[in-house]
Amino acid sequence: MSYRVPRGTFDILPEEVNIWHYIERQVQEICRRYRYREVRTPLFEHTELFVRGVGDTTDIVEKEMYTFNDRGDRSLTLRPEGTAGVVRSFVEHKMYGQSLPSKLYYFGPMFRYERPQAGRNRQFHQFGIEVFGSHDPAIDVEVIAVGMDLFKSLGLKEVEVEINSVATPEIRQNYFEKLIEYFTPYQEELAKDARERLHRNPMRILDSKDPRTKEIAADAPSILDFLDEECLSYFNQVKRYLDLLEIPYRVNDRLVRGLDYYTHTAFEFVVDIPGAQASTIGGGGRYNGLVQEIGGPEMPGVGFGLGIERIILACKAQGVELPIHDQLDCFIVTIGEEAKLHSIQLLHDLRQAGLACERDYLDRKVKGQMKAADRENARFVVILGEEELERKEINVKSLETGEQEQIPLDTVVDYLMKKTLK
RNA sequence: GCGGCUAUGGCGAAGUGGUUAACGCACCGGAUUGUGGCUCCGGCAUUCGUGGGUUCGAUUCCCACUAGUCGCCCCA
Repeated sequence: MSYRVPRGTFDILPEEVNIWHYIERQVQEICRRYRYREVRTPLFEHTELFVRGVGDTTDIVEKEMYTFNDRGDRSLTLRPEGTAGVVRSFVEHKMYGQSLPSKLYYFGPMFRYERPQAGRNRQFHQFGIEVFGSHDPAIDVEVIAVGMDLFKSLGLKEVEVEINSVATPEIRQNYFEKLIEYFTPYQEELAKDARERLHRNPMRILDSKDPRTKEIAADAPSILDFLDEECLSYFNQVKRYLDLLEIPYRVNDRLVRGLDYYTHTAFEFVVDIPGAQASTIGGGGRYNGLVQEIGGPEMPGVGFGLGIERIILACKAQGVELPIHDQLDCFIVTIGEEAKLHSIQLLHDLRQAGLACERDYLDRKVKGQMKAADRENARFVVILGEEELERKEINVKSLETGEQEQIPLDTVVDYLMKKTLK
């Protein structure tokens, strides 16, 4: 075997694809009910879009982007997340001039150069939604509700919502300074990685695993104590609406997301996935400055991105059975050349009638054909040989019950339609 | 980007410094000639991730690379 998929990528094989189709259908149905419309943007964009949109100090931009120059010497990047491209599209097509709020969704592959692990790949898939043009905290809650509805429709249980307010860039900056002030006296006692994070992202120290660092962090100031009146009131309304919808949540004042553009609401969907470290299956929040940053008008936004692979992992871990339909209604077994000739027409007629049908293409003997039918899980086998052709009859056998009956050849389509309830 | 573990047929998995690399599943064929799922029989890796080294000789020892996996960082 000389060729393999590139590291961190994988084929979704036919058996798996059923699961993907099912999830995609649920996504479409939920978005229909909530009135989100799909937008399909390119898999790559100008590098600058992500640098500006995601933030040039984020890990994504600093070390995870698939960036290349095309033959025209333009710097392009495979999209590492969905929001920047959707915002670009929203601005480019001046959708802010249409009726607001503008509610969009996307579904597709994203690319990040990282060490692969369970639930983490270099090409992975996200379903995301974005709402532009509303400051109403009720829309933040609607966004969260869409996510919870998807999990519910898939039968995924025990998904927790963690929520926080990351306020505004000004307040956050002030808070970061206070955090640095708080931690600096303990600098020598902090774990090595925590010390390194002190100036880069002090909030990260808060969830360190080092025991001593934990002790120190326990009394660190909370961002929630720094919220101004407007931020606090906004946050309280979001919580109140979540209560109204009876969506359980946990306030996590240490929740900070990896992208720079968030303001006010930040949230994550978390579920325990045994065997995988990655327990976050989705995250999102409000980004009031992003549209302007990308060159549009002052326009608020809120949205989320969900990791499909992680959702599938979680479903499997919980033993959730996702329904698939690849039923084979009928397999045609033939004996002899004349019967084979006849079966070509019969096969076509059955398929035209809407039945899923198959026959042998490997010149197998009767027994081999029966085995093939059984292996493919056929509900019925019709057997056509010289004797049947002479009598203008055909044998129909149910592989489920083993019962077999002879019926007139020209009634077989109707007969099977009735038997399979098609 | 850093550290640990692993790498044998389509899949799972045993094994040894040296004549023919177990076994299970799957697959193919057969068990008096036109009928599946059970049973029985037969077939199915000139080869043990790739490259190099040690050795008279390596799939088994060493090194590098690649890939997988787990942990860290970070995230979906």
